[in-house]
Formats: sequence, C-alpha cells, structure tokens
Amino acid sequence: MPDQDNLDSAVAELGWQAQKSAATRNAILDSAISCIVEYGYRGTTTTAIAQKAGLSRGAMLHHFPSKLDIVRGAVEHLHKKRLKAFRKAMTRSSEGGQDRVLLGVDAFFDHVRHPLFVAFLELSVAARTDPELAGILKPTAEAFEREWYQTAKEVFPEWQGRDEQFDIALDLSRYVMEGLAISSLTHRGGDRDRRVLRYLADKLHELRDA
Amino acid sequence: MPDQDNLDSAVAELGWQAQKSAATRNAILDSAISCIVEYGYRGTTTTAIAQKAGLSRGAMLHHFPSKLDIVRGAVEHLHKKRLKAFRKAMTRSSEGGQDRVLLGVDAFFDHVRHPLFVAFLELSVAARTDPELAGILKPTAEAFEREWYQTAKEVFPEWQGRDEQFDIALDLSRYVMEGLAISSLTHRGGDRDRRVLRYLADKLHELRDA
DNA sequence: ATTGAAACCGACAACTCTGACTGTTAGTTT
DNA sequence: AAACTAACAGTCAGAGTTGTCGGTTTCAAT
Repeated sequence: MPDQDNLDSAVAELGWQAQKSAATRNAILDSAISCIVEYGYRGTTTTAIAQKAGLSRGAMLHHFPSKLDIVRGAVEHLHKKRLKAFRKAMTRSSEGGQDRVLLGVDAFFDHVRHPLFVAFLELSVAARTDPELAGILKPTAEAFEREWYQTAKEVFPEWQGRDEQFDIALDLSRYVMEGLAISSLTHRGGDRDRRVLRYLADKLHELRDA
Repeated sequence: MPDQDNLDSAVAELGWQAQKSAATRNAILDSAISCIVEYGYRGTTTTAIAQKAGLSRGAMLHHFPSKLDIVRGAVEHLHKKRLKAFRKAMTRSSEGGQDRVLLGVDAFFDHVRHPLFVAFLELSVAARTDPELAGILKPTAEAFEREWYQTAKEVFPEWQGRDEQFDIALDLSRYVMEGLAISSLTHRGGDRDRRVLRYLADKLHELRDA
C-alpha cells in the first residue's frame, strides 16, 4: 500500500499514470460526445474522436479497444452529465423564490436545447436502427428516466398528494419540450414557441392548484 | 404527336418506356424511403435501395445519376405522401360525426406513428449534421408545415374567429405528438401516453369552447 | 427490318473507416 | 539499476460505399 500521505493525495492514491489515464479517458469520452453533436452518431469516426481529444488513434485504442467500447463509455458519461445538469438547473430554479413552475419550465427548456440533449437525441434515433447501440442505450435511458422523475419529485414537494396531476404535468412538459426540441431542428419558431411555453406553464399551474 | 386514343390512355399518352420509367422511379423512391426507415439515413446505401427496388445498381444510377439525386427525389416523394396521408386521415376523422377533436387527436397520433413520419424524423436529425441534406429538406419541410396548417384550418372550420386559440391548439398538439413519437423510440409508455392524450384532447376542447 | 435510344446489368477504381499490428517513450516496482 | 508495465504513435490490410464505364436487352420510328 503506497500510503505516503504528504503532498498530492490524488497522485499518492492513484499514481501519476492512473491519474493521467483517467484524465485521458475523460477527454476521449468528452470528445466522443462532442463529435456526436457535431457530426451525428453515424458520422462519428474513431479518427475524429482521437483528433478532437488530442491524441493518436493508437493511443485511444489503448484505452478503449474498440469503437463500441468508446460508445459504451460515452453513453454512461452522457447519462451522468445530463442528470447532473438537470438536477443542478432544477434545484437552482427552485431556489429562486418566485414562480417555481415558470422557472422550472425555463430550466427544462434550456435542458432540451443543451448539446447534451442533442447528443441523446442523436443516440436515440441511431439506436432505432442499430441493435448494438440500442442494447447499450436502453438501460441507461430507462435509468435516466427513473432518476429524472425522482429528482423532479424532490424538487417540487408542493405537489405532494397530487400524484396523478404531477405525473400528467411531468409527461406533458416532457413531451412538449422534446417535441419543441426536434421541431427546432428544422424550423425556427420564436414567438409561437414562447406562446406554447406560456400556455404550458399556465396549465401546470392549474394542475397544481385546481 | 402520337394521338391514337384507343386503349390504354396512359400508355398512349406516355408510351411504354416513359410509363415504365415512371414506375421504376417510383419504385426506387419508395425503396429509398423504406430503407431510411429500416436502416436509418446514414445507413441507407445505394446498394440496399437498388436491391429493395428490385433492380441493379447500374440501372438505378441510370434514373438517378447520384445518391443525392435519389435523396432529392425521396424527400419530395415523402413530402407528397405524408401530406396526402395527413389530409386523408384528417378529413376522414372529421366525417365521423362524433367528437371531432378526439378523432383528430387519434388521427394525428396515428400520423406520427406511421413509418412516413419516422422517415421524416430520420431525415430531420440527419440534416442537422449534413448541410447538403439540410438544403434539400428545409424548403420541403417548410412547405409541408404551411400546407399542414392550411389543411387543419380547412378541416376544422368551427374554430373560425378563434385564430389565436387555434394556433395554440395546433402547436400544442404537434409538439406533444412529436415528443410522444420520439420518446416512444426508447421507452414504451402505454397507459401514461394515453392519459396525456386524453388530457390534451380535454385542453383542446377548452381552447375551442371557452 | 434496321437504326437509334432508352432501360438495364456487371465490373472496376477511388475513397473511407475500422481493427490489428509493431515500435517508442515514460513511469513503476523490486 | 534493471525488469516490467502502461501510455502513446504510426502503418497496414480488409471490408464497405460510391460513382464511372463498357456492354446487353428491349422498345420505338422510319
């Protein structure tokens, strides 16, 4: 056991190599997600990932033996990042003492316009015609949904006892948001989008109070 | 002018070759759309299109010199088919004398679960990272949206004078439906989806009557 | 019937991506 | 200090995709 607790505990605990390895792995996974956003899932090549991560293909294939290994890691990586970002945005919005519903809607809207959601959308669509990817994505996506639901329930405790309304509110919000997100891929609806969001917030209020 | 109006007017007007050419082109475009649904846009190869259309690659490339030409044709083809199917479903639903809103919601829901919508979704997502495809798809998608809106207005004349409510109703329906469609790619929500649709129909009634 | 054009077929070269391989440098252990 | 392991780089062959090209069959017109 190398237990010379003196200077850099991270170095001491992991060693330089292990630390560098972890950093490189992170860089690769970040690069993979970035490539998925920039080139699409099927357009993402190992060459591009390595290049954007700043190392050679050979080096990358040392950390992840095959492309599918990278994908596995990237999906997991994305899942964690997305959940963290969602939780952060939601709790932050719930702290502003004003209209919690409205803040939540805005935060959610930001969430589906974030590159991380684009990456997820890209993966979801690709998984439809790629069984291997589907096998990787499906469990993670289901886990995300469960944790997402749990988070929402924690952040909005004032809905307690209104379970059915809360479920409808969540589902409705989610579908509107995601529909909005994919529609914004082709068309740029500014005012009409805002109007729908306002209407949505209005209905959420009703669901909570009525 | 070969005007021997005797038996087959189509043959007489077009000639066997022209007729066969048109039929083959249709088969190719149908095959292309089918491949997009089955293999995804980036996974669609000219080999697969030709095979599914039942002719050789060489023959296909006689009708469409390049893959991009096929894509152009397929996008246009898809646009027409989708609009026709939508109009048909909507007018049919409006004829059933019962709850027109509910029938419309069901028809719309069927529409976004149809393979043609899947193909459109596939193209939309691919276009995000493919400028050439985007250049082809964007004008067509915009045209579809305009004609879709027009159709809806014709089919539901009882909303006349309630333009703002009607716009909200349409946008809301569309986003919920499309969000529902992409969510169904990963998860299979049966009851909860139905509940949201019921809620949606309820709100559409409100928008119309209130 | 023969000539021309259009539909159709198969083979080919150029390109790209992936995974496997060999070699090199840097850090760790004894 | 030596043996060992991990990180990294570059090259290679194989598979797949696209577009081009020459050749064959089928229809139309003179």
